[in-house]
Amino acid sequence: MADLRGGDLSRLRQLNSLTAIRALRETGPLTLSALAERTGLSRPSTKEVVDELSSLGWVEEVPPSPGTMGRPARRYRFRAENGHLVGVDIGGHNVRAALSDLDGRVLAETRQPVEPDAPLDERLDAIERAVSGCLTLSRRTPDDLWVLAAGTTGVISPDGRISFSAAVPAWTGLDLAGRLREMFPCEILVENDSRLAALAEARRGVARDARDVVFLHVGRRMGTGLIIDGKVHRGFGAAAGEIAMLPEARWFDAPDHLNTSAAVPPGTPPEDAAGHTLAAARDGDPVALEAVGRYLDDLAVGTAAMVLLLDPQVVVLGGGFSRSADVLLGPLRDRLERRCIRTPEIRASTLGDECVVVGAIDYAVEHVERRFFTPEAGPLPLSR
Amino acid sequence: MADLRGGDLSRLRQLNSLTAIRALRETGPLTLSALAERTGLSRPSTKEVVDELSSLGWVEEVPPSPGTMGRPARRYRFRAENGHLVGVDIGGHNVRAALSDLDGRVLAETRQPVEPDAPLDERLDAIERAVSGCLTLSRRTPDDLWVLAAGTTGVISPDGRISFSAAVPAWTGLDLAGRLREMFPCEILVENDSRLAALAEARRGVARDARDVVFLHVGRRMGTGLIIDGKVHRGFGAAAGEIAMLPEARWFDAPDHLNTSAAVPPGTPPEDAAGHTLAAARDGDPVALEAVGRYLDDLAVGTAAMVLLLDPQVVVLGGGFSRSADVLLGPLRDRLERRCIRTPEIRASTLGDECVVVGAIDYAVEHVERRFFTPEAGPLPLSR
DNA sequence: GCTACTAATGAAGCGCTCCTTCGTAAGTGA
DNA sequence: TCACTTACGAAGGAGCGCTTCATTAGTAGC
Repeated sequence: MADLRGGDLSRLRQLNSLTAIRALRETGPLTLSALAERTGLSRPSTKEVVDELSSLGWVEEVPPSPGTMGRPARRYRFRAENGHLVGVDIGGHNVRAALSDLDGRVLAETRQPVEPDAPLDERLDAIERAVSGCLTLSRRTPDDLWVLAAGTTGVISPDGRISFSAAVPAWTGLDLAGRLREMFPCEILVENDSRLAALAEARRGVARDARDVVFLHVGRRMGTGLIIDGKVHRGFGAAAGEIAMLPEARWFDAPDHLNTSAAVPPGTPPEDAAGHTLAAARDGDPVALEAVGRYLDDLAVGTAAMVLLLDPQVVVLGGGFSRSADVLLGPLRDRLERRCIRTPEIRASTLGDECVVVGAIDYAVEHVERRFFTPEAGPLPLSR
Repeated sequence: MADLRGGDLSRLRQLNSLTAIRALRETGPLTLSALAERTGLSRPSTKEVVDELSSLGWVEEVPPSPGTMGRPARRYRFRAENGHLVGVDIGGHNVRAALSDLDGRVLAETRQPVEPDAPLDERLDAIERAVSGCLTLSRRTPDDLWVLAAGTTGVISPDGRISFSAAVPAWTGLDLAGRLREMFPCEILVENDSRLAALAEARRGVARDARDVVFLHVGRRMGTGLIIDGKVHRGFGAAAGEIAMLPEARWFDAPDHLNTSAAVPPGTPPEDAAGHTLAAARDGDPVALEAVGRYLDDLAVGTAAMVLLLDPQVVVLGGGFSRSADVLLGPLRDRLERRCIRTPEIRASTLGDECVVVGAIDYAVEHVERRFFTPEAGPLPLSR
């Protein structure tokens, strides 16, 4: 349970200030009376809280909404522009970055292509270019940044090192957080990309209503992210979700069914092969359909293990193949129903390629919120 | 995140009272000064809080500890005897019950044998006898009970119905909580037995230090309980942990390797067969060792799936076979090491047969604590 | 047995935060 | 222009925690 320390009067004020901020963030601009009702405080107390937050720059008055009966009420809003966050998706072929305000609203976005086999420094350069691009686009400086959250494949230790990377072996052992800290003078977070995608779906995607979510990255590689009790689940060694490593889960080679099917025209580059099979399956090609069936047979095994073990409310299908969700969703559901006690809803991701960047931003937002609500961790930057 | 309501002065006092109670419960009797330091409050405020709690019967003065310099300080303790809790383990062959105080200290214990194929009412009678026995032994009445927590096999819906029971098909659909409510005039909780065992290990067993725990019930049936982020994980439909249902996890038939091995003397009753194999394996019998090896080969598959997916700090081996943990632990660890990225510690349960009862009590304690710390849920019974 | 020392006690006074109450102000609609 | 509605702002009061200080009840040394 929570803290073990008793509270002062000032602690109470702090609590009430945070409650007010949260209410404003969740509901948008509010009048004093509305805010008072929302927080359960009396009007005069609410006023005092708002005045204090206002003088600190956290809150700002906006014009009253016209056309109401009675004296127009003053309205206040949370100043989300008080700080800025950057999310980065460090992928094999692209580095994506997005800059947002404290509400997680994206203000600028960039993409930097990189060769899959590019050396370390080149990839780090691409990160710097992507982030700098966002800053330029939004006319901000690195000093405006509060938090930079980056997502990439592999097992990432709590201090931001990449302790294991199956996809990019050269990254194993890299102190990614350290390198990013050298680039940008703000707090740095690093997390596994599938976990960030899961977070994005749970915060602003198709799983907003769920507290227990399994995110399935289906694509040329398989990955998973778990949201348990509304929080990203990392595990003791930050290695949670690596079920693809288990041969019996039959995930590792599952994409091969799509890549090597007879529905792929000869000469197709390997990264496009699966897409051809999926497209042919959508058109009813029996050969492709059979390949998709075998793919789903394998996919269902590991997925059923996850569902039986965790009993999530929702399974979200994301990643490259989720563009063909119409071909995959129904048959996958059928296969799960045969194996599970309670089959969860299966939904297709709607965030697409932005999933990881947006998840990184949500991760940074969460980090700021944690700082808000545990002020003993130190003050937040303040621009005013 | 927590509540969205602002706080009153009285809310602050409430918070501080709860902080004081928690400190007393965690550390045992404390002097005012010690309590003040522990809670971060000033001495006078602490005094006032303690006086209030004292008048409510939550706290009591104890004789000062002698032999100290200066004026002897008054000491106070939490009155754990203020309320009583009962934990019940409804198993196939036995119904166990234990009665405890609010700190979870067991004051009385009983066991009622039942035939595995006994009809419903007979089993319910056994429950009543077991709990009444505890009350008699500890000279309490049903009115002293605050919470009764029961554990049994199967999937148990949030309202305390048994929605699925593989072990006792006749129980499927039973409104167990309802039946228990008819017997005893207190709050009733029902939960899956493996989950309660997991909780017991995490609270007072071998996994006290861990926030993420996988509990493996190894015995004639397989079961699991998950502790994630310090809390029991139930899943959306309360069906979490049922990985044994998946054929590919190779758990369902795993015990057969032990039951049907050539190391079992002919004519052994089926419930003793596995024990013979395990005992023979401990003595170095190669036939038995091979059977145990095949058992562990199967066990390791599902376990590896859980470990890869959740990356727990500890895996606890409990249930009937865990008496032979010395034969199982090492070889299981070896098999997991071959499959997992990070192999967690594997520990044998030390709570033995009491695991589920004690877990039920811990579950009831948690429930009371939740009520403590969310007083808006309603007042707790008070004896004084 | 007396005195010095130690540490806790209890009462008094202060400041902060929230509450309720009331008269006043600034709009809309007839 | 007037009645009505709704919000504003100031005043007075209560509760809670803090600091301060004289007092009290023990132990240790002579």
